[in-house]
Amino acid sequence: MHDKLLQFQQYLHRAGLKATRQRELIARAFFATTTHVSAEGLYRRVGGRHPRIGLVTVYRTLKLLKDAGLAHERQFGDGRALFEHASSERHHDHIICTECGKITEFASVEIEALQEQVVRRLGFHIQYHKLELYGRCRDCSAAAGKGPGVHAIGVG
Amino acid sequence: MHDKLLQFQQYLHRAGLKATRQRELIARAFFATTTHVSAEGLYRRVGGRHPRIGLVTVYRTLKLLKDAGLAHERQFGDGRALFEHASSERHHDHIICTECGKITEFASVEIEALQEQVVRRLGFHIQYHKLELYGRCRDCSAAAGKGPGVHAIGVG
DNA sequence: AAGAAAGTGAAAACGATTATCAGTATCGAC
DNA sequence: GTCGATACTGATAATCGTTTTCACTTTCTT
Repeated sequence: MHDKLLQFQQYLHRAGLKATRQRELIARAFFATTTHVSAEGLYRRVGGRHPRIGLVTVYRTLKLLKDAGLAHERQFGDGRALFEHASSERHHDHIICTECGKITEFASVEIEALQEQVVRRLGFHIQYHKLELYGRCRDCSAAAGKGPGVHAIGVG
Repeated sequence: MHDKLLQFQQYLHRAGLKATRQRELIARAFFATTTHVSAEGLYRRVGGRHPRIGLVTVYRTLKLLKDAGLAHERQFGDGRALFEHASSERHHDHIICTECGKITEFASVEIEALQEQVVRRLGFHIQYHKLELYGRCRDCSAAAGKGPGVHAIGVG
């Protein structure tokens, strides 16, 4: 975790940017997260400890973290971006629970291989992809899945 | 195509809503599209013929078309929604060209089967999914793919 | 034809994100 | 350490796509 902070600071230095107190606090807060955070969410986390940091600075720092290769930005169709650590983990996709919103990561070599096939067949040269599965997680299935078929779940 | 218009009007009637001139024009324009349209795009198509229709009404009518089961709304991560016919076509996914923006549809039973497996393994009960592949289409590959490795393509 | 109820468009409101700008902090040079 | 160029900050305003509000108009049932 201090590794990453150091990497970030090295990146800033390399790019001729400054290592400010705000950036450090925001980066720390980001590296301390375990799941996906929105800018707003990170803002709240930081704000709790240090009320003087503005949401704008959080956005700017998240952009820097992306530039530094330490964060990935994800769009899950709900209109706001979520950020996750880029670090060591390799490519993965996501399963999102339509009830509790929990996001689970997974990777499947087979799926990716098939994608490659399909894409090649259509003459495309693939650059990246985005696979999102939506459904009820185990907990939510157990809690709500007893009654008669519930189809309208609220997430379009 | 008149089928669909009829279906839409029947839906409106069933729901106690009114079949207005604007709705008919917008629905016609929508059914006349062959690819994915944005609200703005549909607005422009309609506006060309009938300047009195507001963008707001287009949004409202698109929502009705969704409610009627005649349109699907898609989010491709660029911040705006694209709409496609829901009609006969069954489930499919999309390949988006990162250069020209062209959207190609495809379906793969194998990929979906694998998805099911993965999801089940993780205790999820799948409801729907979203798979988007991004890359250069044949035309754009041919046009631009000659030089040295180009990695920064502009679509984050 | 009449009226209740829904529909319309303009403009304002929205939520997430980005740009502007005046004041502030950082950091390399000395 | 101090100085100063330069980047950074935060408040506010602007943007963009979309939705709400509201006064007025249309539809549709009787």
